[in-house]
Amino acid sequence: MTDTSSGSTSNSGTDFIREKIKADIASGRLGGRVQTRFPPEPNGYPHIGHAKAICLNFSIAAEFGGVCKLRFDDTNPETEEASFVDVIQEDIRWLGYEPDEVVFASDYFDQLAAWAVDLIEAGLAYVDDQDAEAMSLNRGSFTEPGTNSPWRDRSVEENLDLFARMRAGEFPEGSRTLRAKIDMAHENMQMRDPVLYRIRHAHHYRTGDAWHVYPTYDWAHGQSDAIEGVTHSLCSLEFDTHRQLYDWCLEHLDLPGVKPEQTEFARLNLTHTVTSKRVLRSLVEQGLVDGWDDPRMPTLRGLKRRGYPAEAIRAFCSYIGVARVNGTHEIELLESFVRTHHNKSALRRMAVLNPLELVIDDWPEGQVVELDAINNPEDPSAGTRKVPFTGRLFIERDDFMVDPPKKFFRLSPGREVRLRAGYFVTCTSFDTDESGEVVRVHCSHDPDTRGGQSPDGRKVKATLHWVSAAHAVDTRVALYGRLFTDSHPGADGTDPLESINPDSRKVLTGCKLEPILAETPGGEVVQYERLGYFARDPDDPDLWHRTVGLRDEWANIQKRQAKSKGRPQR
RNA sequence: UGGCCGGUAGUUCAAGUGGUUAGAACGUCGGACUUUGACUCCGGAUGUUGCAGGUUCGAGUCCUGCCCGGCCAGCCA
Repeated sequence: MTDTSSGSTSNSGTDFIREKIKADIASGRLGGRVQTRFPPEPNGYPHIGHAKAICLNFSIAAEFGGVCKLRFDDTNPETEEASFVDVIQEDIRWLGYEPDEVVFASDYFDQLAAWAVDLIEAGLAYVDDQDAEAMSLNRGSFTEPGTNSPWRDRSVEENLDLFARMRAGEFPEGSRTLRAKIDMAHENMQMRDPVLYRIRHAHHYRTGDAWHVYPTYDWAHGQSDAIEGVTHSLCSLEFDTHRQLYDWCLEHLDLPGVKPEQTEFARLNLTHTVTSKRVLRSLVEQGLVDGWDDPRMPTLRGLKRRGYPAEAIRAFCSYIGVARVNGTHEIELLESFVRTHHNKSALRRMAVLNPLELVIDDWPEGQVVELDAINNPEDPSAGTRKVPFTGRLFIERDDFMVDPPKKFFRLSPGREVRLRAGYFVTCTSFDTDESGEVVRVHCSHDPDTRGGQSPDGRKVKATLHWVSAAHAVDTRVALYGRLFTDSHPGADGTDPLESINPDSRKVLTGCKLEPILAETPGGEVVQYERLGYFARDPDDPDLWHRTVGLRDEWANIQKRQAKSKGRPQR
């Protein structure tokens, strides 16, 4: 089985990235050093996809005794905000990682500009007066070479002057750019004189109004890596074609130390989930969810509120490893990691979601018995608790059937079951309302089975959870289904929002909790026995979220029975 | 349309320099155990390794062609 107790295990033990690092160490290229970085743009909430990159970068640094910094890639003042900087840092720490240092690409703006001047002086960069449209037109296509800009051969002096005036804010936005002079006929489009600087008279959340030009990703990223001493710059597959430019920039600058190298890996996709900032934002803005931390959101904050442990997320990320192929993991796999984790640590409690009254007719009037119940069979040190038992209880509606089908072995007329940690009870009769719905079940009990034991060795086929009616605490419980009905939302080119599941959340009211559950702190996850893992909302003590259900064999049987019923025999 | 990267059970991943019956997990099915139809344990099933050729004693691995998918023509990252 998989080790979920640490974030550094993998199913394969190795992968192409770690292989490369080992080879680099062996060759001595790195001078014995390994350094990675997590470089988010502060323009949104981290989600499960980011978790993969975070885990990868931080765990690789840890495995190789290296360093991993958190670097905010804040080169676009139009979309970035300080608030996201805080959120991202908090979420990384929640996930379980501590950056060796928190740095900002904007800290390097001076150095980056100085290098741009070097490039100009070397005749490798020029100021282009073309607007975006003209530039696009002249870039050519996949099959046709581009056309040189009419401004491509300006003198070094003129370029220097123009760039200085761009920086000084003399020109309107979009009127000029600084471009690398590479090759407008290059087969790699990224190499057709890429833009290094664009004019933006925007307020930057950190540098304020000091700058009127901002570096592009391609100009900032590799050099930031180099400044920090990053050895392995891990990024997602779509930057593959940028690697050539990444290397070009570094090669043409006078850099100390080893040159960082970029390696690409597939980003994480999950079924029934979307990891696009754009789509996540519209979910929030259109009110389709309650916010970035809605328990249905794949954001780290959403998962946290839902009750996903950071440890399980780390184990999952480690397990899936890295690949060069874009794929989609089944969300069930993530859920299985969540179950595995909670199974070991979550306290067992009893809660009835859809209550049905059960009266024990031969129970002594008014008698209350305090029963001992095991807190966690997987962890004896978790001890026991007292649960009050009386003659009037609530059981789950699903646990009683008047006319049970085959393989249903819970309660039905004449049948005996165990009430967990309580007594064996036998159904003697039931009451219905005028519409025929069962409103109450009557039982007799066997006093010798106290604690759920069977002194005479007789067996029952089912053990039910229950809550004493007189002691029950009422609450609301939110049940969640998939946020998207499509396994691959938007994959066929449609708007992912078209496949949003209108029933992704069902809030049950009047749920009955055993009394001790009132003491569970907000944010904590317990197991409601036989039902699943549930997280108490950190802000609303009267709300519980179903993190994930238990594996449910009976549900599978029902599914199969329904299927075979709708199909001709044989 | 050109280039780059890929294509291995239902799914996601493994299979040193070509070397026995291509493995694992999740899912699924069956059984054991059980004071959770959970957990745990045991077992079964599912593959023309995208297709077609070629090299070789031997190809998932190397070569060629084709097919399919992803990415690239932002002054986003």
